[in-house]
Amino acid sequence: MSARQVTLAEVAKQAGVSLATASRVLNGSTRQVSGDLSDRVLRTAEELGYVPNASAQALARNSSSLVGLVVHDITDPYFSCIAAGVTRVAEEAGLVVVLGTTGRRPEREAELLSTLRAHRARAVVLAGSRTTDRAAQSRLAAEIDAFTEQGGRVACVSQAKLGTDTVVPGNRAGGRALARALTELGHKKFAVLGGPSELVVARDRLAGFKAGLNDAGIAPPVVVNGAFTRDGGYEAAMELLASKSRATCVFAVTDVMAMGAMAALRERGVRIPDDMSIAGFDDIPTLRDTVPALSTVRLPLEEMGEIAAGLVLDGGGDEARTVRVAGEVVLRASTAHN
Amino acid sequence: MSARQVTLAEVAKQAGVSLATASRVLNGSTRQVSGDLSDRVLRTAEELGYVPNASAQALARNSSSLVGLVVHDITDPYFSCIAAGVTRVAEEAGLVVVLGTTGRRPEREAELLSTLRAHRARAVVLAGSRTTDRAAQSRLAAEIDAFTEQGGRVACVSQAKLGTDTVVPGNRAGGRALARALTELGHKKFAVLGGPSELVVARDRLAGFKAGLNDAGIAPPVVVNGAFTRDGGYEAAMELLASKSRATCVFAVTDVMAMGAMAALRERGVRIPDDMSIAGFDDIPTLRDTVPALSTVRLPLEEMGEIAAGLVLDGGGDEARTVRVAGEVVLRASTAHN
DNA sequence: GCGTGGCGGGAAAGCGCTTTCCAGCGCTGC
DNA sequence: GCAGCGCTGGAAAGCGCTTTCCCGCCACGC
Repeated sequence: MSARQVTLAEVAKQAGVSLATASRVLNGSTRQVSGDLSDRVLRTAEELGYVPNASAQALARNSSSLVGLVVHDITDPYFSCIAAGVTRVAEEAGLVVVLGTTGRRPEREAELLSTLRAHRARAVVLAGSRTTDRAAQSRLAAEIDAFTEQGGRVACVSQAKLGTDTVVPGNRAGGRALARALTELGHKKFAVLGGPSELVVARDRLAGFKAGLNDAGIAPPVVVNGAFTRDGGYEAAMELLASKSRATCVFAVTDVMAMGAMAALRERGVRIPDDMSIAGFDDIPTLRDTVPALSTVRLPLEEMGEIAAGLVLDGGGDEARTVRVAGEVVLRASTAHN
Repeated sequence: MSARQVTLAEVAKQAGVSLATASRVLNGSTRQVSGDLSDRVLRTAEELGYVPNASAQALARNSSSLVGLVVHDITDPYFSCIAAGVTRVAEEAGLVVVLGTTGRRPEREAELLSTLRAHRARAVVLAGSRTTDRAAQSRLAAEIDAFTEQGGRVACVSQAKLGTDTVVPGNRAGGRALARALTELGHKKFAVLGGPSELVVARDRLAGFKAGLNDAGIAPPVVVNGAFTRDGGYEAAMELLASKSRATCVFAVTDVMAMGAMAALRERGVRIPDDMSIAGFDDIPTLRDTVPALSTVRLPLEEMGEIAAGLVLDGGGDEARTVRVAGEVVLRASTAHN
């Protein structure tokens, strides 16, 4: 086993041409190669089953065909949708995506970036949410600098990081619009299941929601914080229930959290939407089919991944670009008139 | 911008040692290096922000730190769970996972494998399902050979491919056990929402299910085939409904299909489980929280990913190993007595 | 005293490519 | 008729690392 790999040199020799010529034929260069030599090379490469050594190419060209993708948790539909968008674009561009997962540990983000830098990835999209953790942020910023310094591009999804391309969803606007829509249903008392307080995404959505309530002259909501996960939503909802809040409508800052919250409500015999309306944010596909279907703010997640990948792969200018994508309020069966 | 990357040579020079010494210090070799030299190298590496060039290392060592992961669709919870398991193990081993998606096109699998081979990935886990498509299969087999030939290891999830390590779920046994459990609920007439007929996974589950019905002396089910997706399940269910079948219980060979099917049933006013019981297969996490919760055969998906990654990374012998994981029938609210 | 080993350090030969530079050659233009 | 040009092919110099080999040094043992 372990028969050595066919090298360019072997192909060249077999075809009776120089290394340079073989290289030019097999990996499009600006230079022309005459038809018959070219044919011969192509044919022997085929016969020998030649596959170029990507590491060697990367080394010689000083650039690789790797694109990094950093997410917190690939099982979270929010991230897997974005991942699908990113991989689609990357694969179309003939690139290969390397997936890094942080498990929501802020320091992992910087570590992964460093690894990606070691691999001379040509670009990376960071889909993890920004935290307000000072230390982790500055370490990350340093890594981002080092990465771009080295010629790589980085784009962030859902977090405005200085100096990088960004696709930012209308978190604040979405939260606000949702609040308005919900107040129009007649609700007067709201609760919010917020994410960890250091997550900027969570804060923005919450801030927008509060602003929306304020627009409608409604009192600020009760806020219960929980982890950005299904279980976080479950626990936050339990806590809310225990607090004897009089809210008739609850906004979970994430669909995934809403899912956990709904489970908690059901478990406690709270009927949705009869006893309590609930809305989320993201519009992850699986929750469109649940009963009741979840009201939410739709974000074009796959498209966001595509945009991010596009930003990071199209060469781009020196200016950091920002693409805003709007969230669209979708009221479904989980919210009722009050 | 694009300040050149710090190289080992620069570190060595700055620290006043030879390239060899620097290399030995920074990338553990069998050779010893005296304490003070070692310190000096470490310190200057730190100061200069040295990060080894992974491509160069791969080239010099003739082995990379890449692990491939091939799935059909990363947004499908089935695959994203497996992916989570694989990445966890890989990252713990200090490796980097490259994610390839086939979009369910059989030929992409071979293409991706070839790309992975170009990158000299040290291993790859194939989570796509095996088809009976002759051409694609033999092309894939050739790529697998080439890959292992070159020293890489490959493991498959859920498909026994000759000569590779495999983790195979008890598809047949699971289907059979499920059939038994459902007949015990009193159902007599069954329908199956099968996957595309060329998918081996789908066929195995179906075959097991039929065997289970047979065990109980029940007539074979009506089978409607559909795509292995939510929409496939939706359409298959619609077709089933249109066929005026008298089935009181339907088995979707995949949870994801069951999800679509439930949506279809609901849309047609069929109450679950009162009018129709439904069960799936896989036990994807999101469907545990739906109403009604889906009866299914639980597969430890993340664990399967971990096992596959483990098989492929632990060196392993020459023998192809097979790890069987059992499915466990979990009856929930979507199935009722009849 | 000198030969033997063992050990830490460095020089240098690759790893498989890309790309620059040069050589040769057939043309064109004056 | 010849300088000059454009074009194709090849030799060879890297790319940044690992690893083999060799050398000098020291501690021993006889």
